[in-house]
Amino acid sequence: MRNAHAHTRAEGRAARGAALRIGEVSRRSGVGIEALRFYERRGLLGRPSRTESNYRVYDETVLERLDFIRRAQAVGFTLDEISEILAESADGRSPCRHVRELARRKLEELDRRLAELRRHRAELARTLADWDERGEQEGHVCGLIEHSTLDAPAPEPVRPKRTRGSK
Amino acid sequence: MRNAHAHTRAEGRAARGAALRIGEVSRRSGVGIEALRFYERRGLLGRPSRTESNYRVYDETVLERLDFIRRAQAVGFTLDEISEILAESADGRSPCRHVRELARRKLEELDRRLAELRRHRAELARTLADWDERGEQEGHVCGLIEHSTLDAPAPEPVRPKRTRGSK
DNA sequence: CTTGACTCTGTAGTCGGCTACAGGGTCTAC
DNA sequence: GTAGACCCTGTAGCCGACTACAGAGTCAAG
Repeated sequence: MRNAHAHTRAEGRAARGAALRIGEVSRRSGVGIEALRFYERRGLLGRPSRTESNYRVYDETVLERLDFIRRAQAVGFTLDEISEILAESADGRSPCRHVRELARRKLEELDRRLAELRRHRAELARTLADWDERGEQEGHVCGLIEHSTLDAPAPEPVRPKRTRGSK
Repeated sequence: MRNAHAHTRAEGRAARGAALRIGEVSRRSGVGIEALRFYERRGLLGRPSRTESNYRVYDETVLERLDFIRRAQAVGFTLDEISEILAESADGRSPCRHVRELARRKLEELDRRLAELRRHRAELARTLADWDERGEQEGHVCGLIEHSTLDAPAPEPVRPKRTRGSK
């Protein structure tokens, strides 16, 4: 009734009681099965109980937890940070202070990252404009970047530094 | 004379003529030795000539090229894109049209990325503020993300999508 | 003739967040 | 009794841009 072709044996049992198996959790949360197992390994989901045949059995609170994970990711926390937070709160300790601290640092990082991106955007836009003016001659890469206009690219080794984003 | 403790046999030969060896290129460009070899494998530097003992020998134009690479990276091109551009221009073909196209797309991508980051920043800032108001009680992760305030985190699998940046 | 700075090749590891197998077992509807 | 949907474990691969190392050769100065 919920999803047309999702009425195997699964649905009857798990309609809206408690026991969910991994596939259902995946369907309901949008998190892939492999990702769920991966989260478990990473300590983000604890160990779910098992059926006799060793299938994972979740209760519905896992959906909230996954939601939390997604939201936390969306604002830029890494899985490691998230699992730290979750571990702390599972311990009874309030992760407040810690989380707050993390969040503040994240915010700063985000600001730095934003500033950087804005700079890049500006540079790129300028290059393109610049380039619409003069023709297509000159410079073996037609002036894309190579004549000045731009600031010196700093002698540091340009490292990746991934910043997480939803999507 | 240029750098205090950089006056091994190296410097004498390469003071400001032509033949540079990899270590000097690295020092002068700020690009690590391993990175230089890596670029070569990736087709960004062509194959330099060699001494009898098989040492790479560069001439000074490599420094410009490295500069170009860095600038291109800084505005968001990947190494693959850069090597494509370089290959084209080495071929005599002007990579203009292509580069322009790439640049336009990069710009769009950058804009998307910026918008995304701004959203994240806003969310995070809101969460923090929100959270300064009410006390430290409630919600097992003290309300960090889990109660509403924020928009739904979309059911898509949150994928990395790295965007390059200098630093 | 040794020391030590430099170079070479080739392979493997890093980060983060997954995804994709391979090679099984389980369960149930037909 | 069998097809096929589901589940298990464990390992390997992916992206991007490097970095790190092992094990060897080269070269000039003391």
